[in-house]
Amino acid sequence: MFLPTLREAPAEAEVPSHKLMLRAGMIRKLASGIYSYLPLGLRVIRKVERIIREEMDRAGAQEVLLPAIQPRELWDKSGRWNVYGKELLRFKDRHDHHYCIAPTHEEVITDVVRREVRSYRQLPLILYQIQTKFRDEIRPRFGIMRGREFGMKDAYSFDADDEGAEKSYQRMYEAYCRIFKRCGLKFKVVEAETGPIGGSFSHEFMVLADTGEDAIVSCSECHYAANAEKAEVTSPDPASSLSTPLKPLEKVYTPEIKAVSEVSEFLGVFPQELVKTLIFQTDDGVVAALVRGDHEINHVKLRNFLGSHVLELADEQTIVGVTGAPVGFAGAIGLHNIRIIADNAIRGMRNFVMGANEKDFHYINVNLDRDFKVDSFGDVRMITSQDRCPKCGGLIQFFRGIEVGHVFKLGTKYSEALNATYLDKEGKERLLVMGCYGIGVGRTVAAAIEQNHDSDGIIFPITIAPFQVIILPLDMSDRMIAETAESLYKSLISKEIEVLLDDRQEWAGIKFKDGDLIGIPIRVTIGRKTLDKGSLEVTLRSKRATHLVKPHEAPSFIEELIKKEIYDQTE
RNA sequence: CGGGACGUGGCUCAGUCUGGUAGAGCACAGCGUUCGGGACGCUGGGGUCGCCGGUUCAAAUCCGGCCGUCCCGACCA
Repeated sequence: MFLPTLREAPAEAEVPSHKLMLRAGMIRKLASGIYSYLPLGLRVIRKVERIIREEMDRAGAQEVLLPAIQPRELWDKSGRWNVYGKELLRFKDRHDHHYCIAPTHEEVITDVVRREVRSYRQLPLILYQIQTKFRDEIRPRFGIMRGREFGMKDAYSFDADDEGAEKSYQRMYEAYCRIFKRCGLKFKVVEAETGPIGGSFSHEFMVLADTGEDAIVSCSECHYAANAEKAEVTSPDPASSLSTPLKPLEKVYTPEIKAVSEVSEFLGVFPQELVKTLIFQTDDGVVAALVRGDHEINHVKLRNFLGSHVLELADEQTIVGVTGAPVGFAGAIGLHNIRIIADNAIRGMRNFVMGANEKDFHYINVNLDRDFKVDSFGDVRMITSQDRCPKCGGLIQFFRGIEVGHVFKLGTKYSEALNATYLDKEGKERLLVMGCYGIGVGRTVAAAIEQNHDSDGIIFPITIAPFQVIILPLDMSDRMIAETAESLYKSLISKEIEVLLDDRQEWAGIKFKDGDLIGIPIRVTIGRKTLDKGSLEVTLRSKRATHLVKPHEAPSFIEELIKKEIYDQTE
């Protein structure tokens, strides 16, 4: 088998899954965010795909395969040629026609379905495909966790009405739970933002891991869980300070003091007594956003609140132009001709600190209305651990997660844009109601490794392991050991057990190390020491528990062990 | 796109400051000893020092440009 393992991790790898996949000879990099899968890696990918196919088919979805290269016209119709941005890789063919490499397949699938589906009798319909997609990520990282080219399963549902769409969504949701459970993952389902895909609501399937790119929150009391950027802040304004009498506004000298931490330290106040003023560039001009010093602005919320496509922190020049001061001294007092948005938490503040729009100066004892006016208040900040659950008021907990699946209820966004309709019972023309459901296949593998490894290597859940069993004959030059290994290999194969025989002329230590590294769940060690006593060793990678077994009993013992492992994992 | 770091044999890295014969460990090939947790000995092969240009008697080393990779940030399924 072509299985080039590495003793040391290449310098480019940062997180455990990336390092281990390289070291275990699963993948190799071709360019930034673009990887080749070697035999071992491909086997794991195929395992995950098989589970996905089984569960999709069971849920009544049918597999198709759609083009990866798509003409611009299709993307113009949905309006996404312009909206999608630089992530969409575009190019021209020899006739100068524009094409893109599909980052997702809503357009084509809707196009296929609208041509073929005429009647409500053909509904509901769920189609899915597993294929390579391309998104020209700003910063690919963590190996195949955030690659540019990546394997993805995407499913699309078409229903006659909202009620039907709801059922399809539910069905996919349940299939997803089964898929990730079968892959041996510990995951959470959270409410999420819909992003450029669009739609009315969505859930993300998050694999819990410290190295996850997403922050998620969940309630300690009820079932509420959400992506941190989605999580609503409903905490009441701390009204206590509102009874404090207003003090007179005062300008203080704060040389070279800019960051919130510097200002609060310099003035001897808490960060929550400061107000940060952030200047943003939007679709229609520059906007100022105010949040409390210890809070963080939530870009998604602010963008939604403003209804703007573009939302970027303004560059230094713009800030100087608008505030008249260098970055770090912006404030709301004296800001004219620009919209001022404030987070709800600002309402409850009295006598706070704010930039003076003048180099090296801040105001203290600033107060709303008296000193400046806010155009509108809203929930535009990130939730914190001090906030309460928006559903039940319980305590909020934070986790890190890797997004492996995302389900969206799309509604009629694409059917409207591409005119995908059917005739109902009354013969009236109506829009198809859609949903879309993605799973990152490679990312699921990376997440599984992120969640299941130790200092020696990967510990694959048996359902997605490249092989279920690895046989290690410690000395291939020993006739009896070699023969015992060969015959065990054959009898396991005949039981349709996936087994790898390490028949290399290598040191025992190397075989053990490689075996641990590539993470095969069950190891059979055949060596002089125990063979002389008439037995083999069967070891579980996960628990390091060893059983001594007679050679002729080994095949059925292993078969039972595999069944038990699969059962334990999916119970 | 902004900030930072890096690019020397397949891998990990030294050498660059202070210009003067291109190195180590691992890996690889051969022979021998060996064979239960990354052995040992001997021998050997392998490098346009990322690319282009400049300075110099002389450049891996100094200067300029470009390319690539990684990290942090902005952004994003």
